[in-house]
Amino acid sequence: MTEVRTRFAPSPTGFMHLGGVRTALYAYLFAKKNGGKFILRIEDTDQERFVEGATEVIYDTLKGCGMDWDEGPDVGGDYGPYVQSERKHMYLPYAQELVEKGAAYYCFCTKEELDERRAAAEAKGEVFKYDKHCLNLSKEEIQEKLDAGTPYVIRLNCPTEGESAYDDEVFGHISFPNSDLDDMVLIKQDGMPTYNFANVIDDHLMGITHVLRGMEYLSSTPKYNLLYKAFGWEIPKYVHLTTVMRDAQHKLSKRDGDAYYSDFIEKGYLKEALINYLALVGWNPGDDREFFTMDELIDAFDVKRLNTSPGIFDVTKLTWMNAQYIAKMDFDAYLEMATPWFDKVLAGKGMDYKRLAELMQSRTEVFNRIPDMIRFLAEMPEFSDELYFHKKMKCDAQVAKENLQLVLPVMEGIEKWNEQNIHDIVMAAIQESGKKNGAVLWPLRIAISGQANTPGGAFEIAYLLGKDETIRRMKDSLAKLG
RNA sequence: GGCCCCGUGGUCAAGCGGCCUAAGACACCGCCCUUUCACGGCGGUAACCCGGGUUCGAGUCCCGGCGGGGUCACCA
Repeated sequence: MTEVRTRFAPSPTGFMHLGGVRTALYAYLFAKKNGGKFILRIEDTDQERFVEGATEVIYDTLKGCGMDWDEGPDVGGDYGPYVQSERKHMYLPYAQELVEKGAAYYCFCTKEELDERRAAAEAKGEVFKYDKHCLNLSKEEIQEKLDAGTPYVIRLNCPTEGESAYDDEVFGHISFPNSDLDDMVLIKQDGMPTYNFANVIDDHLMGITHVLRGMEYLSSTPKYNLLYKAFGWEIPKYVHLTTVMRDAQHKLSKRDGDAYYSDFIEKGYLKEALINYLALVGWNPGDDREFFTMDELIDAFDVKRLNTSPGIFDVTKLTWMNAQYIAKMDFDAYLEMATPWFDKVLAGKGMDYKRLAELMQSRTEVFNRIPDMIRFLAEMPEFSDELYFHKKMKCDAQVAKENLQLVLPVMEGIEKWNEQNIHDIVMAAIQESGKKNGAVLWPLRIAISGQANTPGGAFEIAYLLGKDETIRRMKDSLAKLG
């Protein structure tokens, strides 16, 4: 059996679309699962869209996620170059070979003529298809035009009758009427190959055995196969992947600002969580497992379990999964990642970040939500007395006032301001007063945090705030209660 | 519009003719734990697009309709 070789062939646009990351992931998983090679090829033939540093974005994303390629522009390989712009000169001879074989032909129709005819067809509500006009040119006529330097393109001569069919690894048997096939351009007027042509040549030359790509290629695949057949090359296996959607009607798009890998990383999603979640949109292991390391994914991956219906990218579920990953992170790693987010609102406050991180880790869903969660530590928020009301804690503004007056002197008397002391001393005072824990602790927490939900209880918050700030806030809140 | 693909709860998704009075996860709701929230535990609401077949029996097979997506470039 020949070695399995898959490839990921992105255009360097400067951004990695999540759909692309998933395609790369599946291609990587498939290759590794089968002990094969994963190849990276940069398709940068579109010089107009060239973006500085764009290939680095691709490298960084793939590497960051743990998808190491066996062959590629930077690591080399036996089938290079792996950058399409460096392969420019390779394609024309192949197209000429096809012309000699009668599978392709020169076409001298100008773009203007074609546009006109296309417009006319559309006006009549018809689908425009090239009419093979130049196929009928005699050898002499062709040579004459060639000699005269008339601009030309090379087109594939597609059959017009019968049907083309192939078996996709995920969609199964797919057939198309040949009458729908248009004689696609292989070589453009500038001598450069079209994307589709270059793709076939490159894939063959690089020994790609399995082509994993988006399902938008489902209907152009018959033309690809025609090329392989004309050359007498072996047709690779096709694994067409469903589209990742934003909702039932729309693909994930850059316009919505949530289509790129980097968007999520910047917000504070962990790449492991992103990869894990992405793997599950359109694929499942066949059992109830949901959490996978890259190695586990490789082990579990099976093309047979790829879905045929498109999946919606559910940020809510991704967020849940991200929170799970964060909760299981190594504490020091969490502290390091969280620190810049703590700094956004607490820089220079001398806050105990370690303790804060301990309290925050199990509550962090996405890192960018941290500032809003801890802003109250930097500045006392405005709040209404109604916050003191809590039925279960048997508390309201009046009770709050009484109980705050009770604990204020107790807290002022605490010498060593650490959590244990605050806890022990305040609890003892509550015990002595005969009051309910909740009736005292609930208003205490409100009085020093100004909000109903906080990452931690009254003692933790009081400790983080420090004695001076805690007392100051208690007095202010008490004053407000009149 | 032609052609192609797809159609199980709000979302992901199991199901491959009887084990389905349809799993699991997210979300949502309730309860428990708890000085709040979160975590955790327990429970609940919620689906086979519609219509015809085939069959003793259909979510599962076939046909049609409807709905959604894709594709019809000298773009990649």
